[in-house]
Amino acid sequence: MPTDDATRTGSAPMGIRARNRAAMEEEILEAGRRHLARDGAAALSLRAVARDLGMVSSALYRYVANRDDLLTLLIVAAYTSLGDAVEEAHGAIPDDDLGGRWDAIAHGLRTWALAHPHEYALVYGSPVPDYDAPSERTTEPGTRVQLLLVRLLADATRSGQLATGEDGGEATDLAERAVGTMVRSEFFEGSGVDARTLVTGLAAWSLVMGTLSTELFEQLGADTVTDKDAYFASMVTIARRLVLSS
Amino acid sequence: MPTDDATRTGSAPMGIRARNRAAMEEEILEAGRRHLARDGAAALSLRAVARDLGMVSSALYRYVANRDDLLTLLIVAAYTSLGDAVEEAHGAIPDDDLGGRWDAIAHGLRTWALAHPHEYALVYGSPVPDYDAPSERTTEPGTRVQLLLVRLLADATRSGQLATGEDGGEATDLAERAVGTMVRSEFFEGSGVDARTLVTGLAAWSLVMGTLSTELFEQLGADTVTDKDAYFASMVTIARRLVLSS
DNA sequence: TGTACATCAGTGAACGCGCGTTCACTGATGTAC
DNA sequence: TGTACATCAGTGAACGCGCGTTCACTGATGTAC
Repeated sequence: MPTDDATRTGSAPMGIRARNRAAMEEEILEAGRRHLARDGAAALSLRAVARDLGMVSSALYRYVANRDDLLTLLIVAAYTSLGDAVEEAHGAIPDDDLGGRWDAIAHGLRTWALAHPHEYALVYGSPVPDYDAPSERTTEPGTRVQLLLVRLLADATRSGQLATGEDGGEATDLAERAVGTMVRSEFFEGSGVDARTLVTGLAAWSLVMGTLSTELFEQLGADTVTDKDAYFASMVTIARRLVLSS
Repeated sequence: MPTDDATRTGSAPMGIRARNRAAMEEEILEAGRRHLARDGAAALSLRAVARDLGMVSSALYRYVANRDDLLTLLIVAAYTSLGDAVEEAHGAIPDDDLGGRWDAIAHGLRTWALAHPHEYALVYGSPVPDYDAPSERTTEPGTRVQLLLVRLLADATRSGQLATGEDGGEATDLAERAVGTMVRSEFFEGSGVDARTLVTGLAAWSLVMGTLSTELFEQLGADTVTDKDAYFASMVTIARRLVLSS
C-alpha cells in the first residue's frame, strides 16, 4: 500500500490523528448542513449537531470555537457549493454565446437554490440575528457568482453586444453617482465596463434575485403562478434583454 | 363630557373594561413592534413583551392565544402600516401620471422599509422557522401594494402607455404558461391586462424588491454602491421603462 | 524495539439562562334583581 | 340604591425544555530518546 501524496509532500506527514480530524470536520459540516436544511439557521445549535454526531456537546469545541464560528463555516460552505454549481453550469456554454451564459448563470442559481433553500436563505435572506459574518472569510467565496456577471458584462462591452438603451442623460448621471467609484476601482480595471452598463447588469441581477426570493420565501400566492419554471424563465429572459442585444 | 361614538352606536356600550382592553391590545402590539425593531422576529418572545409592559408573562395570555398569534398580529400590523404608507404616497400623484405613480409606489416602499427594516424582513424576508402564517388573516392586508400595481397595469393598458417589447412569440408563450390562469381569474376580471403585461409588471416589481432586499439585508459590499439613493432611483427608472412607455 | 512523557479527542457533570405554557389564586369591575 | 353573584385582569409559582459554554477528567495516539 503506497503512502498517499499528502504524506509525501505535506510539510508534516498526515498521521491517523490528522486524518481523523479532517474527517471529523467534514462530518460536522455535513451535520450542520442537515440541520440547516431541516430547521433553518435560527434553529441551528451546537448541541443538536453534537447529538447528530453521537457525541457530547462539549466535544465540538475541539473543532469549532463557538456557535458563530460554525455558522461562518456553513456560510462559506454554502457560498462554495453555490459558486461551484453556477460556475459549472456557466462553464458548459461556449464563451461567445453571451445570452446562453446569462441563462446558465441564472438558471444555475435557481437550480441550486431550490435544492438548498435554507442555504440560500442563509446567504441571501434576512440576516441571522446577533450574528455578524466576518467579511475576511465570507467575501471571497461570496462574490464568485458576481464575478461571472462582471466578466459577462465586460465581454458584452468588448464585443458590442450590449442592449441599446435610448434614454437621455438622466439615467447615466444617476448611474455614475451610484457606482462611478466602483467602476473605476481596481476590480474593474481595464474591463471597459462603464457605470451605465454596470447598473443595468445589477438591475438584471436584482430582477432574478427578487424573483427567486419571492418564489423561495413563499410569497407567491398558491394560485398566482401556475407554472413556476415558465415564470422564472420569463423573468430570466426579460432580465437578459435588459443587458444583452442578442 | 360627551360620551364618544362607540358608546352610542356600538352594539354594546364601551365600558371602562373594554376601553382598557383595547388600550392594552394596542400596548402589546407596540411593545411587540419595539422588540421586532430591536432584535428581529426570531428573538421575539412573549416573556420579553410582558416584561416590557411590566406584567407577568402569563398575563399576556388574556390577550393573545400564544406566540404564533402574536406574530400574526405583528405581520398584519406590518402589512397595514406598509399599505397605508404606500397608498398615501401613491395617492399624492395625479391619476394620469402613470410614471409618477410607479415611482411613488417604489420609493414609498423603500422609505417605509428603511424606517422599519425588521418589519420588512418579517413580511418579505426568509420565513420565520416553525411558523405558518394563517392566510385568511394575512392575505388581504398583504396584497394592498400589489393591488396598486395591477391597477397601474390596467390603466397603462387602457390608455395605451405600455412599453412596446419587440420580441417574438416565445416570451408571450412563456408568460401565458406562467400566469395565464391568473390573468383570467376574477381578480383581473375586465382589467384588460394580458399575461405578457402582467409578467412584465411582475418583473419590474421583482427588480425593485430584489434591489431593496439586497440593500436591507446588507449584501451590498460597503464599497460597491456609493450613493444608495441614486442606486435605488436608477433601478426604479429601469424597472419603470420595462413597463411604461412614458 | 522499548519506555517516559506530551498531546489530543472525547466524556460527563455542572453553571446559569430564557423560553412557552399551565394552573390555582386574588381582587377589582360589571350585571341582575 | 343596594346587595349577591359572575366575569375578567393580572399574579406568582411551577413544569419541562434546550441552549452555549466551562471544567476537571480519562484514555488513546503520537513523539523523543
